[in-house]
Amino acid sequence: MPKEDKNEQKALTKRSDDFSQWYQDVIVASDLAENAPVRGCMIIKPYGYALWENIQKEIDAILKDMGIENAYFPLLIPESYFKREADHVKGFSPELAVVTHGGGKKLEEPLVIRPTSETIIYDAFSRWIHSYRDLPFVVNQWANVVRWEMRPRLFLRTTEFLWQEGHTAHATAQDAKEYALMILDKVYKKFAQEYLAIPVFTGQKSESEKFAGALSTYCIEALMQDGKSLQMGTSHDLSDHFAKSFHVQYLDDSGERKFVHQTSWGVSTRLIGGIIMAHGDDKGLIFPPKIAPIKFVIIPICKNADEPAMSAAKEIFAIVSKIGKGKLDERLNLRAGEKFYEWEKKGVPVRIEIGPKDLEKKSCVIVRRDTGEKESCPIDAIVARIQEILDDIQKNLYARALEKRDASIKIADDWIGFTAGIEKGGYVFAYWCEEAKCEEEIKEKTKATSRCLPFDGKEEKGEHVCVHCKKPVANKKRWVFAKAY
RNA sequence: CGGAGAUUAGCGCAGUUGGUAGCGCGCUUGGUUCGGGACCAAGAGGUCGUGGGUUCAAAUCCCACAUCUCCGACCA
Repeated sequence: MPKEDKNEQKALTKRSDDFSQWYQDVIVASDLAENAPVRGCMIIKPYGYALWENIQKEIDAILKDMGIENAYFPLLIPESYFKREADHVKGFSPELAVVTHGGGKKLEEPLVIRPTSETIIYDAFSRWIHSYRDLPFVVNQWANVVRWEMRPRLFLRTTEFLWQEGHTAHATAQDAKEYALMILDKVYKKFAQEYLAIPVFTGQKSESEKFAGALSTYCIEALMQDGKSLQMGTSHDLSDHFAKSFHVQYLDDSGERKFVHQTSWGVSTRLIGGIIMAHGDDKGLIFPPKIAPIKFVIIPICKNADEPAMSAAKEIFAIVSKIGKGKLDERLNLRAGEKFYEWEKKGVPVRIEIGPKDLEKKSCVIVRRDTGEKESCPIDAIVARIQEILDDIQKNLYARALEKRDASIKIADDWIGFTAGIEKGGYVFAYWCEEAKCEEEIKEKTKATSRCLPFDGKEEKGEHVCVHCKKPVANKKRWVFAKAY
């Protein structure tokens, strides 16, 4: 068999040929996860879980810095709890998994496997909160949830997924709204941009896109390389909707009994799907250094374990490990080339090669994953240089993603411009009447939906009409539209 | 829930006049290789999705069922 054919077999599907297939190929080839025996469920493999642990660690640190504590609530929730909040039950009923039997007997009341924990947490809040002095009340939990989705996709929409969900109670509507916005900006936007190197729009969801039971939903939205948008996190202003259903009340400083105003907010393993699709290339994953499970890999070029290149590699590994978690690939049964491909697929930001030729010069070869650039670096300068390159990759990935995102933005003032813009992929900014029926029609015609009303949108003077139905709109800001995951 | 496809070794697959299963990758052992996906030799590995039926004989023909995957509508 000719060599080219063999490599062809090992190569990933190209993004330009079939993005969806590329996505699945990358996940399997990089050893992040695989499908489980049960439809829609995934096995997160050690490399994928290490990534999730890093995400978790950083977000958890940000939350803890804000004084937010973790707790854990049960997986099983009495079915009746879901029925207490009308919009909530309506929104979640179709996707609930329900336990009807336990210990060989039919249960008196079926138990819902949590799709989200508002109901059971606020039931606890109703017992825990008594006074305005208890507010704001804030708790976070890291947990798994189950939603019986019709169309699962690894990381993006799995039946069971991992997430954090924060829940708060406040004295006033204003406090709750401010808190929901603060979390979106100071936690989710910050994390997406500074750690994941993914630029996001922050904004408010339309009525039809908001969380079941919320007054308003705020979100971060990011562009994937196929031109679709991914909702990467949400923060909900729940107003007093759940407080009224679950009787979460407090006495204010004048002794008056009042309902609390609440928020809930979450990010999930979907973030991993976002990282893959925002940064990956035809060679595989590219991880931002700040959350990469392995920040650098050292590959000694040698035949036997007792060669100088191996001992030099070990020494370098020891000193570079000060920077963070790395990997020394000591395997002697694989050739260097195969190792290069493997770690590229896995998205390791920096590769260090050390062989006889380098040893003569007291240097080593450094290759960065984002650009593929190779350079020779003196061994005694290596720690500083690797750190510099990691920082630069982090910046470059963000800059690259931002450029793609901004290049995808189209301004549309009429229907022809709108459809042409959506057709090209990416974001279209347009005025919209905000009516559900109009949004449905837009979706039917173009497959695009409103992603959000961005917070940093500019107000434009003059009279504006809806890009689809041409009704006059009161809003002076444009909505962001895109096809979405 | 619609449409399509699949189910045979760990993975990817082949297997029609019906006769009890094979290839590639991977794995194990030995040897030669080793700066971008090496090669040779030997070896291990299978209730052919489930249940029925036809037949002397079924991976193969017939019936039923189950599950999974992909593409759409639904959603973090």
